[in-house]
Amino acid sequence: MGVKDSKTEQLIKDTAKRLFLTEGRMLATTQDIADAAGVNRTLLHYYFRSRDVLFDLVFKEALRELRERIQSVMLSTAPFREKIENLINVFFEELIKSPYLETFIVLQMNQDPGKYEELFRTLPGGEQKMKIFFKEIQAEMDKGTIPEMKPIHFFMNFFSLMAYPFVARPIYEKMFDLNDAAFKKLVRERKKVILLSLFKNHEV
Amino acid sequence: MGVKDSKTEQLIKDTAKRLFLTEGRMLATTQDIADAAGVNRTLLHYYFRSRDVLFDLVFKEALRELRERIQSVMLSTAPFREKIENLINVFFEELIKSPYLETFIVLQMNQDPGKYEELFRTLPGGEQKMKIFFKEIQAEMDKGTIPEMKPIHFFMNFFSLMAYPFVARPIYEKMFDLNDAAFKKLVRERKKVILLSLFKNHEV
DNA sequence: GTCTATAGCGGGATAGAC
DNA sequence: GTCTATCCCGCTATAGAC
Repeated sequence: MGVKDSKTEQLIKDTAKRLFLTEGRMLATTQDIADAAGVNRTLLHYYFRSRDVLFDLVFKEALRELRERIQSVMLSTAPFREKIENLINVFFEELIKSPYLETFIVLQMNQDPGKYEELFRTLPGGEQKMKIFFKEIQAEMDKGTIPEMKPIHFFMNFFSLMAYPFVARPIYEKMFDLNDAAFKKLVRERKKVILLSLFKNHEV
Repeated sequence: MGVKDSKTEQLIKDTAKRLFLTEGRMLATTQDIADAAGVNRTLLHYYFRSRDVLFDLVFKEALRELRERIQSVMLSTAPFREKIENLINVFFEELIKSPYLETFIVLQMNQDPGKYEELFRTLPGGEQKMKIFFKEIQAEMDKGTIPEMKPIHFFMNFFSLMAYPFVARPIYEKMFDLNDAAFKKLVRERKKVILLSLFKNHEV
């Protein structure tokens, strides 16, 4: 493969990524993608064999990146509260880059939960890592900085507070008559709000 | 229309509802629905003209019911904390009946935000009603029972904590190796957890 | 590596017999 | 009101020329 080849291949992949993850056009056809990339539709098949393969590729790549960034923060040695702040920053950063990634994940997993299970199933050694994070959560409860609950509930709370506004974005936009700028402003504010809501010490 | 007619019509609608909302088969074809109902596929067109019409009918009905139940609690005269408890109960009751309703809403709104806007846009007089609820939230902050934030953030927090676990269900099931019973148990526990997380007085 | 042409299928929808 | 037969379209995918 020469330089020119891989350039076209990359162009198609990037375009697909943009349509799927940034613009939320999850049902974009091969023709849509080819048009947006300005190439002949057959090239999509030439490089990726089928729409499914391209689709999975984009999805898995984005998901792997998000997971790795989150995991690396989750397993860092930072103090608990700082770790939570870092997780919020990473999550929001990724979700602002790919506003539809979260919706995309939810959709895919609901459509065919078996297909991507290896992406979520605890990795070798991962279970141990999750336990370490859960132990940290428990330690915070013992210190009294967060309310008493099973660590898994704290975990669910955390991700619910971060992720839901992104998947429910169009609903909130209608409900409260928000434009793009207003929504983004809310999202920025939420970084503090989430901290405020997770910790018992209600000061920021 | 005789009795027999409307019986078939109802059967098709109920089956579609079951596939779409209970089993999460949101991409079920007209053939799938007809097969599941045990009727000829043409009857679906006979009664509902097109798949789209049937689809919208099911979606709008379910959504209207959920919205009405939530609104009636939200605007009741119950004390704030009791009102929140009632909202949690109503929401969970509906979501356990139709586990995919929330995912369905999110998906539809992301797919085509304009199509269903009248279902979310503030109704005539609705804006006023929302303002009343927001005033109640503000009053609670003044009393010091919930942390200080814009009411809209409290609102988002509340619905995030309730709704996200339902849309992310397949993810959590993989991630923590949960079976159906284990997930349902977690959801039941969350009623208390959500209360615990919303209010400053961290006792239940 | 890129194009044109075409095959093939799955799905929605309708006509018309019963 | 219910069925069979058929049409039509959009989309994926591939063969084969350049």
